[in-house]
Amino acid sequence: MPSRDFFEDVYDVVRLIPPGRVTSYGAIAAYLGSKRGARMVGWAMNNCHARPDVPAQRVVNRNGVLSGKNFFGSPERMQELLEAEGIQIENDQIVHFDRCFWDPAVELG
DNA sequence: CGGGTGACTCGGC
DNA sequence: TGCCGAGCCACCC
Repeated sequence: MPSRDFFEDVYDVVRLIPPGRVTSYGAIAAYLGSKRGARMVGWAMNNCHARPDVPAQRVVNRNGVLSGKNFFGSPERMQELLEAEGIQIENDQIVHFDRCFWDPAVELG
């Protein structure tokens, strides 16, 4: 059930990510039907500044690296937000990423 | 209307 | 084992 905009679809999924969990751009893209649309998801997140209720910190790349940390208020903001949710981060990378991973295709469908 | 862009991903060397 | 190149699609200028 696609929304009016691709962006809103992305935001809807991101908002459903439980605290303490994370997912990847590719996982969201795959859930929305665009297997190779990870870049679009990332770009949608670039506009997340217009959506304060979107926990963008819970979206990382497939390696669990905080690739988008530089787009937050400060480069350390993303890590702080994730650590506040109980996620361990080391060298800009999520520890036990596979354990915290939240796949929308599995959890939602 | 066409081209450039991007917080990605995969496959090949 | 790690880097490089190509594919991908929606949006802005």
